[in-house]
Amino acid sequence: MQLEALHDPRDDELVEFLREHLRAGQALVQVVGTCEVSYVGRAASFADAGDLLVMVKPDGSIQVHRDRGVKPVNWQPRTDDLWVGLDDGQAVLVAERRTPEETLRVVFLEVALAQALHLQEEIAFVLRGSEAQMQAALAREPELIEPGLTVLDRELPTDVGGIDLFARDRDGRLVVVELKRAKGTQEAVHQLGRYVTSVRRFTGESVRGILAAPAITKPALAQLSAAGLEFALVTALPEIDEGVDQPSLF
Amino acid sequence: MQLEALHDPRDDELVEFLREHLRAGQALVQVVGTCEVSYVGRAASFADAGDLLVMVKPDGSIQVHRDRGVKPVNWQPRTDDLWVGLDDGQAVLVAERRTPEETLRVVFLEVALAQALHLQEEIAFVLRGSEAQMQAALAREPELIEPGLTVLDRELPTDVGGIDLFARDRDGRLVVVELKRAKGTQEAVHQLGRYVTSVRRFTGESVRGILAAPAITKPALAQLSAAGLEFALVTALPEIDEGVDQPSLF
DNA sequence: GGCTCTATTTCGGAG
DNA sequence: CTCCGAAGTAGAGCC
Repeated sequence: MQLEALHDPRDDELVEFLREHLRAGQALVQVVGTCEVSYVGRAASFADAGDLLVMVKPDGSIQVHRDRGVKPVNWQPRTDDLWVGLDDGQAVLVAERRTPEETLRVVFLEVALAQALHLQEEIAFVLRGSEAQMQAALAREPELIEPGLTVLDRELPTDVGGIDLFARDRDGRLVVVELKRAKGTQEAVHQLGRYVTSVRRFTGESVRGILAAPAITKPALAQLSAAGLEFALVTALPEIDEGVDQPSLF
Repeated sequence: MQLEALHDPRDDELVEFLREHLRAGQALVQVVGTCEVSYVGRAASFADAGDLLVMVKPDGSIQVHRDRGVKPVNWQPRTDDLWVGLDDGQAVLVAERRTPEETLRVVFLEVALAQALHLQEEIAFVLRGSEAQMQAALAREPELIEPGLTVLDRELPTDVGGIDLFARDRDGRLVVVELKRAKGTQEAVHQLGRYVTSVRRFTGESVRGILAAPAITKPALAQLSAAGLEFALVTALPEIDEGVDQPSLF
């Protein structure tokens, strides 16, 4: 972990500092001060002079933060070309990107701080409770959806998209299961409806549709019933039962 | 613009620094160093020891950044309870939130820098090219979608969601227009299809459906045609024509 | 508060 | 590369 900082730099000092640390592509660089920011690309935006924090990461991603909100006021997820220089006596940062073609431009009017940080130790990150994990868990234990359910397939492709879980119930009827890691919405019900219709047409069999989620909105539930579909309560973050319900190895 | 910084602080110094600057709720606080981060709430995650930048804004939003990507590796959009203290000799930050119930916990293992910034001047921000603006523009000039179109309504609610633009064509047929500020996808086609079906059932009239977007994916176009729906090319960011086509005042 | 929808969505994965 | 869909989506607007 190294860091270098520059306080109240002159414009030319700032330019030199930025060039040095951005060139290498190793440092996370921040600039804090009064800036003007403009963006042209997928949309266009302009931010008048104001106090901002500009962060440029070693991978070329840029974000411009104001003093509230988790979302930057301006950003660029990736940069193909980074330019720093003096324009009309002001330090300017221009970040360009192809595909999509877009440009972010920051004019530094009065800078209080510029600093370069090196975050070296990469972090190992694990997430639990994604829809993919939920799907794996339910494929392993379809009983959690309904007793007697047998999973035939996961991510089964149809003409209208992939079915999360395709199964057969205790009575031998085909079942389409749509999973949501959060609250089930009308959108999810429509999705499920499309799959059910598609499978019905393809197989000619009678097909059940189940929306499996930890919760469901009221309108979605109404629509679900109206369409003759069903809801199953499943949790995205099941308690980690320390083998309590697991069959013993002996 | 004021700022205060603390280099290589001891754990107790860090705690004091954080308490002082977070308490006031005026400063944007950053901590850079080796941390462990865990989150439990809508999902659960754990990040092993690694170099991170933690940013707490005056509004209580928190984001934990690694050295790549525009998205934080962990975050909290809002915080109802912020706690800083020593746990087992380590400086710890705990951010809790109700609705949804979630907790972000950062353990500071080895801190290189803690700093507090005051971004005072609020920024004035304007964006051009949003879907809302596109909708307003097309409501004003429906000719851009199709000659002879008359807009009846915007954001017209149906049982399956709001119709962006509801109109009548030169032949008196009802038209449902679905807008996308970017490339039209299969999802947009499904959405349009639902609206058309709903309006057809509700009015008993024959109804056209138009997906208006600056582009469309190939599969979406195929699906659109198959469903008897149409595509209209409109731009989210029209060139600013300096009155060239405007009728003169005289 | 619940619900819906947009977003310069970002990000990752599959074809 | 395109296309699709999930996301701890965030955030705004409406009811």
